[in-house]
Formats: sequence, C-alpha cells, structure tokens
Amino acid sequence: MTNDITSIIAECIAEAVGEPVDARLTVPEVPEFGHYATNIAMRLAAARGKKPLALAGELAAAIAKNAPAGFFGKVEAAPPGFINFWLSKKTLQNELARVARDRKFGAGNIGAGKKVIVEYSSPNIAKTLNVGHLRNTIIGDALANIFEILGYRVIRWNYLGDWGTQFGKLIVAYRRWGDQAAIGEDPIEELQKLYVRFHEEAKTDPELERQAQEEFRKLEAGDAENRKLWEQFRSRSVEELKGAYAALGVPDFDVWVGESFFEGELKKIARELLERGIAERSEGALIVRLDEFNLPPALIEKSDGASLYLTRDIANLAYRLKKYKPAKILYVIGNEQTLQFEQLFAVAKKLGMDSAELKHVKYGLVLGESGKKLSTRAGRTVSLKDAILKARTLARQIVGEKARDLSDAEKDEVAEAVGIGALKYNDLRENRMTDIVFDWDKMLDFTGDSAPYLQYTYARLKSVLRKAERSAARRSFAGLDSEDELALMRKIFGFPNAVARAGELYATSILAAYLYNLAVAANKFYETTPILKDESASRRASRLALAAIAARTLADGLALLGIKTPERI
RNA sequence: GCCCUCGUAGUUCAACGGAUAGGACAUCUCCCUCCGAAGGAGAAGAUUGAGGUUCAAUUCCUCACGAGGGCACCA
Repeated sequence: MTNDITSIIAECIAEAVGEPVDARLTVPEVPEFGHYATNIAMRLAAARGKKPLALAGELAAAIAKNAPAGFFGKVEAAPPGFINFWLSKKTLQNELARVARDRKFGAGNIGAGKKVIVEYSSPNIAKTLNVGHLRNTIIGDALANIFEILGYRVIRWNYLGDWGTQFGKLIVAYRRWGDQAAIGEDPIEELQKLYVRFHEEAKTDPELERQAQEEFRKLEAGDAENRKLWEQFRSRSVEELKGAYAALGVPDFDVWVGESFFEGELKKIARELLERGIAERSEGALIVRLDEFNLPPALIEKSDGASLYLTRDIANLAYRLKKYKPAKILYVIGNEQTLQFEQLFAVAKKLGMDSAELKHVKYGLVLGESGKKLSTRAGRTVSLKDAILKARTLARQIVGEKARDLSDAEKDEVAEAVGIGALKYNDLRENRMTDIVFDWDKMLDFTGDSAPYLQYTYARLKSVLRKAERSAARRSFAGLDSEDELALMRKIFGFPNAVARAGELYATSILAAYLYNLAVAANKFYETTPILKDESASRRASRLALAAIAARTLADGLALLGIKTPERI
C-alpha cells in the first residue's frame, strides 16, 4: 500500500540530492491543498557547507527539473530552508481517477504474507467483562484488521486467563458460600460475587488465602473434584464471552487457547531452565536472574511447586513459535504489566527464542471516576454490559428523535451501530499512554470528534448519491478545482499512508485522526459545494464521483476500526 | 528506594526534532425559502519548573515538582 504521489516526490528529491531519501521522513504533509514540504535542505546544509535557504533553492530547481512534465504546479524554497511542492490540479485529478477505477489504492503489500499473532482481549474467566476489557478488545481487533489489510496473515488469539491461584480462591469461596440456584441463573455474575466476597473475608481471615493456594495446587495436581468445578466455571464463561463479543460486533477469534492449555508443559519448562543453568533455586522457589537486563528476578515456580503466569507465558511463546512460525507477536495488554513482559522477553532471549519480533502493545489504564484503578476484587468496576446498554439506549433515543423515515427495526439497528461506534471510537482515537479516566459523558458524546459524526457524514454523502440519477457519477474529476473540492481530493490520498503508519506504530489513533479530518473536509465540501443542484451536468457527475469516493474511503477506514456505517442514520 | 507511563487552554486529547502548537467538549457570536443542523462559519483560551544538546525542542538528555501503575511465590 504505497502512495504513488509521495513515492514520485521522494524519487525527485533523491535524484536532486544524489542519494536515497526516506519518503516518509522528508515529505510531511502541510495542511494546505496539494502542498507537500521537505526539510531535506536543512538536514544537509551543514554537511555540504551551505546555507539552508541557498541549498533549498538549488534543490528546488533540480527537483522541478526531475519531475514528470506537469506533475507539480510549483516547487520553491522557503525560509528557513524548507522546500515546498504544490501538485498540479491535473495530477490530483488523474490520480483520483485512477483510484476510483481500481477501487483501491496502490497495491502495496507491506506484510508480504508474513504471519502475525495478535493476542488481545484475554479476559479472566469467571469474571464479567468491564470497560477495561473494552479498551483492550477493540484496540486488538482494530490492529488485527489493519495488519490484515497491510498484507499480513493475522492470527487473532484470545489468551484466556483460565488458570492460576484465582481458581483456588473461587473453589474455596464456592464451597463455603456458593448458591447453586443463583449460579444456574447468572453464572458469571454469581462467580464474581463469590470472588469479591473471598477478598473481603480474607482481610480478616488469612487462612482463606492459604486454603486457596492449596486448592489451586490440588487442581494443578489433577484433583478430580476441583477439576470438575473448574471445567464448569470455564465452559459457562466461554459461552458468556462469545455473547459479549457478538454484542460488541467483534469477530470471533481464530484461537481460544488459554493458560490452562499449557498446564502439561510447565514442569518441562522448569526442568529445562534448571538444566541449562538459566534458572536457580532461591528460598524454595525457582527463579531466573535477569541482572544483565537490569530487571528483578523472574519467578518461574512457587515454593510449593505451583506454576505462575510467567511460566505459562513462556510455554505459550514456545508453542507459538514452533506451531505458527510468526514474524511478529503482538501482546495487546495494559501498561501495568510492563515488567511482566520485560521479564518474559528477557527469558525468551536467554532461551534463544528469537525467531519472532515480540511487541508489548501497551496502553494506559482505564481509571474509575475517582481516579483510582478499577478493581474487580474490590467490586469497583463498570461492566461492559452496562456500558453497551447505556450507549445503545441513549443512541436509540436520539435516533428516535432525528432519524426520519426509518422503521423501528431500522432505528434499532442504527442505534446499535451509533452507540457501539461511539464507545469504540472514543477509545480508538486516543493513543496516549496516559491512563484515561472513565467518563460517561465523554463516552456518550455524539457530536464533534466522534463516531456518530463520521457516520453522519457518510450517511449524508450516501443520501446525495441515492438522489442522483443512476450511473450519473462518472469517474472523471476533470472539472473539480475549487479549494474545498481539491482539499477533499488531497485528503483522500492520505488513506494508504494513514493505514501504513497506524500499523507501523501500532496506533489506531492515527487512523482515527485521519478519518476525522477526512470527514471535516467532506462536510466542508458538502456545505459549500452544490452537488445535485449545479447547472453543469459534467460538473455534477464529477462532484458525485468525489462524494462517492469520499464515502467509500470513510466506510473502509471505519470498518478497519470495527465501526459500522449505516446507509441512513 | 528502584522501574514503567505521563504532565499542553475550564475539561479532554493531537502535534517523524521543523514553519503561526492543532482538534473536540464547555463558553460567546452568526447560518436551516439551497442536496440531512448528529452540520457549517467565527471569537476567546495552553506547552509544570530549571538547566543542557541542536541551525531548530511540546518532542531528546539531567534534575526538581506533580499524577497513575508496577516491583518474589496474584494475573
């Protein structure tokens, strides 16, 4: 997916400079029509013993000479030493016609069919999903989509938290206070209540923690009764999770392999680490020292022989490398687990497991309205179910007021697309590593930089296209030359770069910001430029074509973010 | 104590080391007898502090201050 215009510009620059240059680094866009700029002269001025502005002038002349005839409208140097390029109108019109004809942008293939495993969502079973999982799940889904379109073979992996001491806790709590009837009705809700109660009571009764560790040890040792309980907890949870993903409109995962899957491998790993002298005994536990990485020791096995999260992650990594031979593994997991992954990657290096690029795609926490961490243990969460319900209800109310000529069933459908879209976009537009404070008002704001704004823009364009006579939109953009038309055309060209950059930086926000700016340009075009009402038939056709390609780009981009675009809202 | 994030207008988020720091929400003005006002046009408002590197620092380095998270038997 390369943008041909930027490649051509890069070639012209390289020829003028006399050495290869990186197109992305030297051709940042400038927010004016058809205008690109480079700072190459300032970078080279010192090395060539020239003043930046003088060098820029020389290079500008050379670049203009190197370019295909009629490609640039103007090339000139500007203080303190930038070189500015304006594409000719002809160039823009021809390029857009090509895109419209091919129905896609340049057929680049950054991924080249390489495999990438994207691990995301990864909830703990026996716990309800909360708004923290929302952030994780939709970022993972969007990144998976982006890598797919960049030409990678993507494996979507839900690494369930279905093993560990928490199940010891749950078993203890279930035996003490469990209510079979309540569990039959709403299993996950009930299990979560038990979990919360366990932590409350454990504050005054330390014996509980000890018992929980013992029960988990028994589970790991194959105790039949504990095993049966665990299986029950697990299957109920998976059922409920699938429902939640469907409600969110997130496609199913390719792999649902969780921590318990590696149960059988753990002893082997521990033995191998010990035999190779990588791990050692310390205070009865098995650890790997990571002094050379400037990290605290990693705990592989507890003193009672039970496994830990990290142990299972090592097993998982080994399994993935062997079975899938991926080029990359993305771990989409919160900031707070940074140390864990630094340790995992360090141990992997010691073990020589380096055939794939490992990347912890981290992001800030979702904090409660108090500014503190949302905690399941303390019973302080906002459930995903509530968030979805609230978003949908509000959206339905607004759609009821605004959407004309839609049946009730259509309104329901639109409300879902708008409500869930708003929820998703609210997270995806932000790339900050900063923790975000959960805020209903912000999440349910349907104006401004929001999914409904983008969806509205799309629906508006489609409305015009519906009203036009069939096939009136030809693929010629010859008549388009107003500032707003050209600004929109230029914005549309930004799509491939936005997608490529979003993938490169693992940042959905880059794509979201691009789409917002595209919508702004589309709305301005719509506002200032008559489409159906223009008296010239050929200009009508060109403007319809522009509206069509803008709408399609918007829809394609939103689809990558997992957001639907109803034809009418 | 050590480590990871982060500090930009009233709020919330942008800005490959580049040109006049850009949006959204809230506030204040305008625009529905022109294809959908979930829209458009305009006003006002910000880089925590001190050093350093650089032709150029919101961005990189050091220190201080402030916020959140993590640091051996949780995940």
